[in-house]
Amino acid sequence: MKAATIRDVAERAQVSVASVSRVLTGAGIVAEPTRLRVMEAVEALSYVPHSGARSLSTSRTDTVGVILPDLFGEFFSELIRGMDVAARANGLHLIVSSSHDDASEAAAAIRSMRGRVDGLIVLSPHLDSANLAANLAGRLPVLLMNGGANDAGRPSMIVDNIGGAVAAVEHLLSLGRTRVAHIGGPAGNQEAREREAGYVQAMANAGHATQVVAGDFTQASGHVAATVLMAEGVRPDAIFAANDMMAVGALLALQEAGVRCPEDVAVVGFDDVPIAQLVRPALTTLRIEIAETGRRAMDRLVALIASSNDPEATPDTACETIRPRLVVRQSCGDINPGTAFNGETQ
Amino acid sequence: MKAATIRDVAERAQVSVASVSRVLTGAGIVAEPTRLRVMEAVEALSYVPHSGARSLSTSRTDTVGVILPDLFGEFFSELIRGMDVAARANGLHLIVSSSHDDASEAAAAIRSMRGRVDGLIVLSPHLDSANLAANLAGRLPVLLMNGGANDAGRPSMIVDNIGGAVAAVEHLLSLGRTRVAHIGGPAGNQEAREREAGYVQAMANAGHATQVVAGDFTQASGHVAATVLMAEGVRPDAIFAANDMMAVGALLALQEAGVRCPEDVAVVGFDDVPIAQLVRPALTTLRIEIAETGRRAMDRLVALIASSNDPEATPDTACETIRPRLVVRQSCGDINPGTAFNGETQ
DNA sequence: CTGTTAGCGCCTTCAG
DNA sequence: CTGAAGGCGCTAACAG
Repeated sequence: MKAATIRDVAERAQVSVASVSRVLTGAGIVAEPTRLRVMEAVEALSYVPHSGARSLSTSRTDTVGVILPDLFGEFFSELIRGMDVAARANGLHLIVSSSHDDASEAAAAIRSMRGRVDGLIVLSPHLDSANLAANLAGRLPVLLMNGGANDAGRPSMIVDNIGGAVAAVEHLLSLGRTRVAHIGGPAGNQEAREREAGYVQAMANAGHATQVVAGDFTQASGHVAATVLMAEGVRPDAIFAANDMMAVGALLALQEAGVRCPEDVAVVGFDDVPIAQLVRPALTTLRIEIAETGRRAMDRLVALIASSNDPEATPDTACETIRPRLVVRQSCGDINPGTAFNGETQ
Repeated sequence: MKAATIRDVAERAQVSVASVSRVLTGAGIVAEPTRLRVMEAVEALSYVPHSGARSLSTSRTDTVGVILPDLFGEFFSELIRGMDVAARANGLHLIVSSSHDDASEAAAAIRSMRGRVDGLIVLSPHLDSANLAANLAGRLPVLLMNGGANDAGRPSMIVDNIGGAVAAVEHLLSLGRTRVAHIGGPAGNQEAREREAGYVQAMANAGHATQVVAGDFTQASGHVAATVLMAEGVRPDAIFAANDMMAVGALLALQEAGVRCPEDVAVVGFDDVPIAQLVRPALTTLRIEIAETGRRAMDRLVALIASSNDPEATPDTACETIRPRLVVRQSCGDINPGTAFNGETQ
């Protein structure tokens, strides 16, 4: 009951394996009658080429890998969805590897991809894994999305976290808020660091004092942080959270504390995950077209792979910057509640 | 600049490829000195076995595939997350293949997995793909999660949709609601069909008339459906949606229509996706431990794979039933708002 | 304990 | 246009 091999097909079709291969790969010319005989045999045996064997001789796998730290939350889900769409559009399989807490684990994951993928997209908040990615993967095309600026000179995509954070704070200040507090992301996370830096910078520019509470990107931590902030002597009149999930947690904490949002405290998040427009008040945030970014990343990887097979291709070493866009919703005092699903310009 | 092969390592370590293989696979006995020499060479060349080649000779890939219709929404994200956890716990890679609109596409996806995976988890709402899964994959271990009862006799997991729907409706009726409307899922979806059947059955039992509006599992469709319902002459006093996303859409529609929830209209969803407890009013729903279900499914697949290699193993042909549990929250008139993140028993 | 040698299933020159 | 043969990188007997 074993799966049929190319030889079985050849035998049944009374041709050589070479001809079968030609028919199946579309390479080389085959006479119509033989082609039909082969197809018939393929059909009858419900033969499917063994991709492992094929990749061994072609040194292509038609598969790309995605290394990411976590599979939690909507951000990564959305990102993967975008990548998946682009991958399938290019006839590629997607293999994901997540939950890499530290650089060495991520490195191991990268290594284990060898022979399994034609290229890699690496999202690793671990600072030096940029090097690891490059070194360990041999000459494998790699697109970096580490959220660090150290990716320069290597194909990569980064989010303008500082610019986004500045925009968030300036918007709050323009609304007349002055005591803007920040809920930060996990220690060691480059993106979180940049968002905080942007916050500090914007507040300093305006001559306001800063107030930061640590979080870890989870909704629970946002809840705790906001609760702490509401217990302060001088209560902030706005909260800028380093990501949406924490902002949502904060929103709920405010509600529980009987603090009105946006009247008493305005809230701004970061990412614009799908849930941001579903909570009430709907969350003002910095939109990253997450799925679109994933799609774009995959497209670039595909291009990288293509050019790695083409000797005379100019190597892509661009570090593309994603600029988040401020989306004002109720949590910031927007009058219009926004419809639930399609009332916004995409 | 090509990646090192086992021969390069053997050469550098002054041993045969067999010894290198032994060291790396851990099989067979190797003298310590040789082992060290090999390790040194591996290190120096930063050698990593080529998984394609390995799988060709071992006929194992250490990879499992997941076929699913869609990557949209929290349900599948959560499910995949659970599977990923279990997969990595078993040292397996995960390859996902989504967006299969019809049975033939799903079948193609399954076929393209040959030689790429050791086993498959198939979630396909297309009725007859159960057969396809079995036929096309050769003797590949497959775990079905088609949401259909036709999976009996084959390793599978299904959700007790009817039981869940009945529980939902009975709860609403016990609250004194009598005009319970239903927002159904997409036509042709087995699970949606069962949930509707459960609704109809429970209403009939209680001697109430039924009222069904079609949806397609998206939030937008729930929004539309609820809007339609609110425009009816005799407005329902409760809505049971076939999944959470539609329930959330309905919640927002009610809000926009100025209808109070739960006072005027109670709402119940299905699935308990993470967002269910974040919306306000928090959504009453039928909880499926989604990630846990994914984990469980993967564990079963792993067992299937193991027993498929063991000639004298009793084949697992169980059809496991997941029984959703009613979780009462605000949208149904629960007094306690529930804390945002950990106030519930998990 | 270690080296030699077949394949695993497929693609791809290279002759015919 | 088609068939024969080598090799992709690795593992697994089988001899030494």
